[in-house]
Amino acid sequence: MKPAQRGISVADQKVKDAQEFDFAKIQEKWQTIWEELEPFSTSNPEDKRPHKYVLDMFPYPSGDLHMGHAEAYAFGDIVARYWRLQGFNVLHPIGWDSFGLPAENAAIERGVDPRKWTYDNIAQQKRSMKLYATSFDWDRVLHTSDPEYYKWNQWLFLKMYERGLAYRKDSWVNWCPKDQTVLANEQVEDGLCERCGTVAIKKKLTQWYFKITDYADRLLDDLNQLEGSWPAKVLTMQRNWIGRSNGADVYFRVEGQSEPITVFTTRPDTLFGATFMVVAPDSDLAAELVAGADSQTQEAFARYLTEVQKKTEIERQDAGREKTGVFLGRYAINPVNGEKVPIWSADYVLADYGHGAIMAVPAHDQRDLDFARKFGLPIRVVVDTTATVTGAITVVDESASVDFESINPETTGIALVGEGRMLNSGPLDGLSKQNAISKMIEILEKGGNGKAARAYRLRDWLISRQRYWGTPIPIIHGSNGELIPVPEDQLPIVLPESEGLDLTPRGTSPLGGAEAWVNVTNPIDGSPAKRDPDTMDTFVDSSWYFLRYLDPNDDTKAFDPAEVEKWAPVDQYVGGVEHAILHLLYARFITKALFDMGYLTFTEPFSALLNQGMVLSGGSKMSKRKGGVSFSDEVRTHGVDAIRLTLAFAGPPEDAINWEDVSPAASLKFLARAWRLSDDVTSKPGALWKDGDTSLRRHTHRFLADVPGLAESLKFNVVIARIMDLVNVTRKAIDTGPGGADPAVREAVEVVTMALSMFAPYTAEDMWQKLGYEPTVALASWRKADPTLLIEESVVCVVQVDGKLRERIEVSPLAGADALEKTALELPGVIRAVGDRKIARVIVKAPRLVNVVTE
RNA sequence: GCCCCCGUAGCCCAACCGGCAGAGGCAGACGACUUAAAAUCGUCACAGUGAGGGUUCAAAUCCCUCCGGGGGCACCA
Repeated sequence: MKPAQRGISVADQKVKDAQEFDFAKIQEKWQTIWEELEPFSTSNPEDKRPHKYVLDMFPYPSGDLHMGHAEAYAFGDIVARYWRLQGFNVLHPIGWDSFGLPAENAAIERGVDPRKWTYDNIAQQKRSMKLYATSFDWDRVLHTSDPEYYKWNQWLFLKMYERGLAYRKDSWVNWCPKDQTVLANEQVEDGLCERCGTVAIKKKLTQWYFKITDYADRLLDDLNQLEGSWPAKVLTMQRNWIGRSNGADVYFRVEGQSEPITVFTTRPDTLFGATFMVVAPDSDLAAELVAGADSQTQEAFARYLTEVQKKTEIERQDAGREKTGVFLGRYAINPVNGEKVPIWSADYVLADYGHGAIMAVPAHDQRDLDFARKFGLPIRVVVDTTATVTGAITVVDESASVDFESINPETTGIALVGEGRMLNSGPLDGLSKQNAISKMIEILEKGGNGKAARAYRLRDWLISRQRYWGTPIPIIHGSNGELIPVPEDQLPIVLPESEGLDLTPRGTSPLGGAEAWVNVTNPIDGSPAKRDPDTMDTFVDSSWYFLRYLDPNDDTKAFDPAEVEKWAPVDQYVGGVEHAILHLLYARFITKALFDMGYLTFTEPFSALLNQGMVLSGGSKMSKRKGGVSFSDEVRTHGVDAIRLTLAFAGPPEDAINWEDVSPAASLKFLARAWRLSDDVTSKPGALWKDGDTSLRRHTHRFLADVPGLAESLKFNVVIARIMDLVNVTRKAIDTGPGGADPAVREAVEVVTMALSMFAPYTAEDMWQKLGYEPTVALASWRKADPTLLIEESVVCVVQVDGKLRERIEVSPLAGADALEKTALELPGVIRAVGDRKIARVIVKAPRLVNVVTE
């Protein structure tokens, strides 16, 4: 609190303000009333209103809410309140994504029980949300860390396991040395653990995976359905992440071995230019091949493999780095020309993409060229990129004869990756790239040497975590290593108490140390067995939570088909762009899997998505720590409504907000100004609007007609601008127009109040009451615009000569084109501007514009 | 390196299917009220749309090139 500049006058002022618009008092008053009324409950089965499902991404309960939450929840709440005004029964639930590392780390650092830490934070956030006037249905709250919730996580796991979508494999995984747990591919950003920023390393471990790659095509293709309803950016990111490439698989026989090697290539047209082969050093294939080589080669390979495995993901991904590799002493046979090509192993080939092996075409691939030049391997050009080819075999342009030596990859070091005419390629000679690809696939398929194929960047979703605070995996390991799913009727497998457990990250799950918990009997034969000690990635929890809200208290099933039919999919989803891939991809995947299992009738969970922009202060994310303003401070000084209004008014919702650019004080001032209008309405409810001032009514009804379109296209900033405009016009009508007793003034103020209730619920409730209505304005009905009031009395018609503005005339909105043209041509300004030039034509867009075009 | 989005008053932002560049706000100037100030009410000013070219009767809007900002992908065959 700032010290009073001039003691007495400031104190006086405070008293005066308090009598006028005291937001704190209004907040307190309405919170109590809302608690009693529960206006946002959706549990009445008799409710006949149509449905909407508006969902905010649920928060992780670390500490109190911050400005980022405030922004997202403001937008979700505006949408929910908008649809309620439009007569919909709106499901707008909230819950907590309450499993996860921070709770566990707090436990380790401060000795707090993760449960207590989590649920205390939830209680705090819940209080803040209620103060923040979010219109959530508080009867549907869920916490993913409740056994009542994670029981169904375990159920989901079992369903995935039944369908072969959950499986274990021994593989190289991303490992965070700090958190001492594995990470999914999606959780490694630029080689760093996305949670703590530690450099991730690779470990070979047996882990549980969800087979998301089975859904790669559908996850990619169904994005087309979301075009226009999801941010283009998110669609692009998901497409990139899935990374589908079309090409071919080619089978290479290996000398002295019966099993052929399969390689994936996007350029089967260049097969005649393949002069060596490369396999990933950390692949099984490399190990098999080198096993058949001499001991010197084996030693060299072993040394190389060790070296490669020491590298972090960051080092490996450095594209500029020098190529390394070893010859494996083995040869493969190129199936189209019978040539013997040496097999090398190098770490620029990845074990888990395609088949972990490539055909190297150094003349036409930069990576292969770099490798060939370093190790002296042959380079053969098979595409003449100086020639242009169109159609099947027609060479169109050979005149652009560039001197071949000037572009020879062997000397320039630049691979010829462009289009061109095939050469040195037998049956492909003369063809264009596209035709050569098709032809080669045909040849391969005919000869049984390959087939058209696709490869994906997407990898299966690693879901095991070696941590305590998560959902136990419902699998029992028998003494012979057999995997036994826990019978459904034994769910949930409840997490043991953390007391007495060592939660310190040690690379294996702390649950392994809970003797009484982990040791069980084999449900099949009663022999001693152990529970799987790992817990699930918390993204499993959030991959289906939107279904659990439909009936969060049902302990007989995860979700009810009838409720799903009624509410789902989500009509509007709101959340941060940081989940563009992770959560949104997983939720889409699980939705499709549940669809295939027959539990759902739709394949996309979120029909529309809004990513709110970030709230920045001083160029970085707003946080109290950095000495900036905090959410709770801002709420204290300006009130909830002013903060909500400020966030929504700042600009388009997806744009970032610089706190320095906005003014919560101005928002508060505006709210007081709007609020004062309701004091100046002196007519009673039920006043006959049609007797009111027509000019003001035109404004009001134009507003009623325009706002729904603006709100539905999420242009909240424009909606607020329009409310401000209507407030200004109404103020003028009261002070210098027809006066506060005019029914049109009451009509306008009622409309302002309704519209304002989306953004500033407290202020709007208070206005509604002052207007003589019972609570709550949140359940009021949006009025339909009267079409007769939407027609202006007169409009301004612009008259141009050759595109230049010459005259403006007032005309009837119904004026016809011919009449307008005639009038326009007689205007002095037009006659002057035309002069003695001839009129070529006259363009009329009645009733707004006439353009006289001269020759 | 490749791909996507965005550049409009001093600032944040509007502008429908191409049709008068301005809805709203911040900051500013002036006026009314006041002994004065705050609050309130009112009035006003400010850009030709990042630059250049093209299409069109007409371009902030469509196309091309460049500049500036933001984001995504990048040893994925």
